[in-house]
Amino acid sequence: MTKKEALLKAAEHKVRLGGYDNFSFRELANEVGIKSASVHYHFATKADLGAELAHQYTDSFLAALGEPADIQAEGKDPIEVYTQLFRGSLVTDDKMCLCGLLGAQSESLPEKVRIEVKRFFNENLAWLKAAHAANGEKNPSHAAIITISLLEGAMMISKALNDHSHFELATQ
Amino acid sequence: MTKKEALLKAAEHKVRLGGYDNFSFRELANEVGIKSASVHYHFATKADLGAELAHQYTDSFLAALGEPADIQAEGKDPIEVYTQLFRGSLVTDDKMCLCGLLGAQSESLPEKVRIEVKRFFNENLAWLKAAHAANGEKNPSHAAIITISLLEGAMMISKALNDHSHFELATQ
DNA sequence: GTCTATAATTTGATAGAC
DNA sequence: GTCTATCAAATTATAGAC
Repeated sequence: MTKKEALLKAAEHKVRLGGYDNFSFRELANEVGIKSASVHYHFATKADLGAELAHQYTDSFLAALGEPADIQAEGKDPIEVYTQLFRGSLVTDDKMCLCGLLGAQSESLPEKVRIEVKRFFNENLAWLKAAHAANGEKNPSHAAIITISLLEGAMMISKALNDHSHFELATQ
Repeated sequence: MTKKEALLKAAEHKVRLGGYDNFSFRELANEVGIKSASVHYHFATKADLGAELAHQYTDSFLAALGEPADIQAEGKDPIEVYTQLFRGSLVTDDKMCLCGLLGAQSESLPEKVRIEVKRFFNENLAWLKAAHAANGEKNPSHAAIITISLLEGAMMISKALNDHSHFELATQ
């Protein structure tokens, strides 16, 4: 893992616990074993780091999903696969969705970060729309917004109450 | 409005836009017309201010709701009333739910703030459970977590995408 | 209740050496 | 790529006068 990758990983950890203000260049540098000033070699500003973090998070998330059509071809329900990816995020990492947290504080973010958060949700809504359409839903757009709202909301409440059973109940 | 009330109002505004780290004693003081040091007369620490803010927010929210039984006695659906209260929060104020934002960053909050955020969701789940039970739902606990997850999630995504129509679609 | 003054710390960022 | 050194600004908080 390169230093840059390690910095992004450390930042993701912190942001998913407490949001954009929950990391500093000094903290990331300490965890990676360099000095705060050296972080600026990899990312000119904090906003640049935040934007790249959200961008890569979105790409990784979409890559882990795969294509709805391919999932269906394997005889699985794409919506079930999508739900399981969220569940893994909450259960394995015990952390919020990065963009769920950043989306909530969207108005206070630097614009380039906000743009990447928007991209996450637009891409996810498009994926879910295609998945619900493939499932034969009459109104796939409607089903898509309900699916992602329910998952993000249940995740947030599970973190707030420190009890994952709320996520399980909401998605059962 | 007392100075203390004005400070809480200013803090609520800022927290609902960007979370717990999105206000400082200096900013609040400026908006209210006093000095930063004077804020400490009203609130010993920032955590005390945050906890009192979340506590009063919860009380106001529950007071605005009323009792499910009373709402039903007026011939209205309590879940519809609950949804409208959320909608007003998003449309009138154009802001996230205070505890939705704080809940997402729960892990990084001072404990006394986290406790108040937990109280918000426990009280809301209890209210929704009673409301769904009054509506004759077979599984009111299940319906309660789904209702609040959907509303908080749809609110977050509407803010992230800066488009309230997502909330409308999710709640229609 | 509010003020001035100030302490102690953290923050994002830059300049320039190696 | 990473370092030292440094900066300007912001932050929470306290002491003590009025």
